[in-house]
Amino acid sequence: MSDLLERLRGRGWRMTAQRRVVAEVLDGDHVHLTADEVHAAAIAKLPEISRATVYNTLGEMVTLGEVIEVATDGRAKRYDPNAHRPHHHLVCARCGAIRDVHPTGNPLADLPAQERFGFSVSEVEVTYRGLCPHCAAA
Amino acid sequence: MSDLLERLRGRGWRMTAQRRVVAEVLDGDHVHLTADEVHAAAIAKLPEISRATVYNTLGEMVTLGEVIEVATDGRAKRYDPNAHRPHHHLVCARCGAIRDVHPTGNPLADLPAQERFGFSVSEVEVTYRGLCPHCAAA
DNA sequence: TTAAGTGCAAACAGTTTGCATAGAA
DNA sequence: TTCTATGCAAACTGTTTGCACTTAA
Repeated sequence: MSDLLERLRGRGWRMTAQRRVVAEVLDGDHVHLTADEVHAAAIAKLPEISRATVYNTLGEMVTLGEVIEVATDGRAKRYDPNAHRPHHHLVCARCGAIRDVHPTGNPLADLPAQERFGFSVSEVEVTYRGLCPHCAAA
Repeated sequence: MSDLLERLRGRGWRMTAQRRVVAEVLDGDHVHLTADEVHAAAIAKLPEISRATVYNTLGEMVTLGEVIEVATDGRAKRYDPNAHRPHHHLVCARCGAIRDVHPTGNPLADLPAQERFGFSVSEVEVTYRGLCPHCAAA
């Protein structure tokens, strides 16, 4: 637990009440909050934290490579603290729920050389779309 | 050529000068323009076309399923007219160039049942990231 | 002590919407 | 003729930035 916070500390990142709260809010598995949701949750622990600080802090965590930005097509970006275990996303087309899933093979292998258009490919991002059990039942 | 326009006509879509121009601008392979780029190109052919109309028209094409919205993490959404041949995207991490690539197997098969969290998965979206030949050389 | 982080508010980009007018069918 | 699409401008959402103040190290 609070793995994200540990990682940030370990990198000698200057720690403040605001940064600690953002890291705590964002930590965990299957966490994919928007900046605004992070802000709302952070306010519960530290009422005077500002939106700008939340945005700045999230941006820095992304730059540090400790948090991943997930563009889910919806309006706002989501932030995923699970940056060190490679994984893909399973998204509910109706309610937007997201779960982390782990690749079985090496998806890079699925792109044959003649399909690479001369690119040097280093990363693959996979999003599975469907209905979550709850929405499928409704 | 002008395949998109044909498809839209074939669906009995009410045709106007503006809609035709948007369809013409967006048509082709490896086309992934932002709404603003579509607007700029449309203005060259029809100076009085408004931004709102371009946004509305693109939105309708997406609803009709004739155009795909691509969220490339950058700021603005991109629009892809190649809606009927399933394909994935190869994105240059530096300049944002996008190419269409075609899947080799059935990527849905890569997600074992125990990883589905009860979702009924119907679609997969794959984005390969790397450097295009031009950026790799620079 | 001092460089770095914070809050505020204002600026910004991308997108959507309300309403009167124009135009396709 | 009639119903839908258009243009304009204003509203909106998500995000970034400039600047004076505060604070961790």
